[in-house]
Amino acid sequence: MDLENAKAQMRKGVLEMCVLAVIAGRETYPPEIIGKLEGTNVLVKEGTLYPLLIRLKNDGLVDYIWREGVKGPPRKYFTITENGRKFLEELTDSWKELVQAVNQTIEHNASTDVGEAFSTDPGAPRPLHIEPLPPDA
Amino acid sequence: MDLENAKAQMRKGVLEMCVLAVIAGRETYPPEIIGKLEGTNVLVKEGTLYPLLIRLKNDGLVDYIWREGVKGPPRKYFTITENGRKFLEELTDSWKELVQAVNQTIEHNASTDVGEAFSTDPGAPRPLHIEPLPPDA
DNA sequence: TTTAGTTCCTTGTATTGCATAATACTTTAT
DNA sequence: ATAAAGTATTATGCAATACAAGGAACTAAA
Repeated sequence: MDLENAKAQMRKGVLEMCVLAVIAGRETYPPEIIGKLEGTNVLVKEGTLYPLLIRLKNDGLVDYIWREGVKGPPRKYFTITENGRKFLEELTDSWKELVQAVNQTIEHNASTDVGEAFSTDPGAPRPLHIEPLPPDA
Repeated sequence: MDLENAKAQMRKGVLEMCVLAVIAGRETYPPEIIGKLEGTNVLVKEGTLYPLLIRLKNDGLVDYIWREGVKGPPRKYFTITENGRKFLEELTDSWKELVQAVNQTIEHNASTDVGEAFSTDPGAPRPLHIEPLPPDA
């Protein structure tokens, strides 16, 4: 079963927003971003994050400067831009709409109300003859 | 800017779950599925839905039978299987976890607390020298 | 019966974005 | 010098939907 795959697919669409949100919180650099997201159960790999950051940079949503740390090689510290903030707001709005829509779908259809399929719900399609055509066609 | 694109990307990961949820609600056929999802602001095209249904069928998560309607050509009515229900439960659990994680990320980083970047938060990385290396390197 | 129109289903190509994995570069420690 | 750790980069491949066009079954009207 590919539940893991499905979870990964769900993550995909929101990764950009999450990364942008983390950067919006305060200036930060890639390994720290990965750590923060891991903390909230959203896993990202380096090879996923760097290309994403480059895209955000090219779109003018984030910016970066090099800084030396107390240890190790210099780091690319990312900050969010004006446009980045605006875009993040739009993203989160869309996100909340989607969450609402999906929850509505899930909960509205959660029950096993099979009995109603052919009785109530006038607007529903009315299968007349009950049996199949050539099941192989 | 590609906000529409971003929204589409978000939809991608949850489409499978939504379609499964609709079918779980009661036996239904493709155009009706599209209508229901449109009703909750989740847009799907035929060319997207049919391949998805085939995949679900091949994975044993849904099944279908042909039925004649009062008008028009016969329809493929889809039902959810035992495995489909189990899988849907796992999907919704993952979905709820993801929503929680994302909301946490968004809200925790929502404020513009730039001032704290170099003062509080002891666990945070400490940029020591303030200025960049070769900004072009 | 032929034509047009609806409804439903199918298929192929393109695009997008992440996963995986390997690699290079910079500093620090031994 | 050499090894080790931390940081950044790149290449290849896969999964899933968007888009667009078309085909098949039925109905109704001329």
